[in-house]
Amino acid sequence: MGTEEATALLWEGLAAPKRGPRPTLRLDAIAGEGIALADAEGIDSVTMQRVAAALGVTKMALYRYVPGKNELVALMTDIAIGEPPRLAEVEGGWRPRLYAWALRMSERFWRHPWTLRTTVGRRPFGPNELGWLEESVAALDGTGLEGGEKLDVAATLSGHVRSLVQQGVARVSEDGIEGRFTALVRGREERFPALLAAMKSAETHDSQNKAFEFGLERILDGVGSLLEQRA
Amino acid sequence: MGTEEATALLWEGLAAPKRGPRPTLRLDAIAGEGIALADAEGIDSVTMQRVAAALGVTKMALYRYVPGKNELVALMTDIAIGEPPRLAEVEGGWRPRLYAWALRMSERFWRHPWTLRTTVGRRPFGPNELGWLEESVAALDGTGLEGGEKLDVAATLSGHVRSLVQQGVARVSEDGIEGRFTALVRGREERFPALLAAMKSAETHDSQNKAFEFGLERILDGVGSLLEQRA
DNA sequence: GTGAAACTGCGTCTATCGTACACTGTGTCT
DNA sequence: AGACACAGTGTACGATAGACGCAGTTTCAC
Repeated sequence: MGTEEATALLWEGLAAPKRGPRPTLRLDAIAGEGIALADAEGIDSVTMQRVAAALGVTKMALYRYVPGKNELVALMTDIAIGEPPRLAEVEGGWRPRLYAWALRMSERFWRHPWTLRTTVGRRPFGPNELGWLEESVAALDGTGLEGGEKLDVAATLSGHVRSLVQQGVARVSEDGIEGRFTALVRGREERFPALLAAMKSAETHDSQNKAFEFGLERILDGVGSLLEQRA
Repeated sequence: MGTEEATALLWEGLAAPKRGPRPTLRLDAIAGEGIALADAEGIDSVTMQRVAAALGVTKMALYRYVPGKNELVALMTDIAIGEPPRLAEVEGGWRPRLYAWALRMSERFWRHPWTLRTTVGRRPFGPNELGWLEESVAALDGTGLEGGEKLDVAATLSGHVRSLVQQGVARVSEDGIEGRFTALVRGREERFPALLAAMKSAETHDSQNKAFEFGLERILDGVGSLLEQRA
């Protein structure tokens, strides 16, 4: 499995050739077309065939730029995630910074929901994905947390963002606000009583943003109470 | 896309035929073989061909039991996740219950890491997956949280479990403790200083369980402090 | 200049995948 | 007994990722 090639492609890019015909394509154009396709029709619609067709080229031409499809998707993913925000400019210490981090991260996921799928499991990390992690860890500098703890907070935060965006995307793509989810519970009230009650009471006020922010505040509260306890 | 068929299969199972030859297979045996295959060689190795071969049958025979591969995977997923724990027996209120919930959930994901992939994005929910959600929401009964808030806490918790298991699985399947992850940061210290420092200080003490529990405690702390604040 | 070398994009081919469909055999109900 | 419903199989199709060889193009060394 070409994880080394993918890593090289993500970090070093494509070595410019010194001889031979001028390349018709550019790596970022290929990735860009793949991203556009994934945004419009989902990640499953991204095939070498279709990406190549969008660029006016045969699919085999792509293999001059990319070792294989996995590597292309990895590249698309890192580009779609984009550069991390510069949190050093955010005033107010760790909490506003982490808050801003989570907000912008969720924004990226919303813009390219398919990255939720392509960033699951073992995979090569690109510079941008690692950069986002760096920023979240750096936001905790000066709090007195140990290194491992910082990583843990970052993981928890990232998990929350992913989870809520995913849930939000699923909810939007349903028919109406309730959707299939509620339909399942209905008629089985005796089996999922707590769930039904919670959804009933949530129907009125629950917007997706509220859900996201609520969990986020809980996590940050938890970090805060640990810090106070140690001070 | 056959989401209705998948839902029917997950919730109602297979209607027993009244005429014709006896079926050679059973639905749970098919799903079980798929699960075994996914556990051993990963979800990508699960093809109709291989599942059928493991059962001593042609691949087309499976379509007498399952509408298609998506539905089979959905079924495998719900079975692999398994029945939710009965948290009502756990003493001590919402906190120990949610703690137990997270622990057992993570155990399930560890046992079948491929379910992390198959439970992403829009999909039909099975009774077990919904049952786990029910249990986590029910654990918050009596806390005074609103319905929407309960759902939010459940989502945050589930996100944490998924995130940390995923990270743990990735870490285990690396070479050694550090793995490719650290290798990337090394030689680029100027680009990821906070990350490098955190990983360095984490090298000594950080076990996967600690990471998981740390984030979990933070989330529960956050919920706790909200409850206290309202009391 | 000129030829060798390097590189491009294309056409062809293969293996594998999910699945549609027709067919034969088998068990049960009328 | 016969009709009917269902079982598993074999064959076929379209789509996929990718290997490989080829012909044309550009640049470098001489």
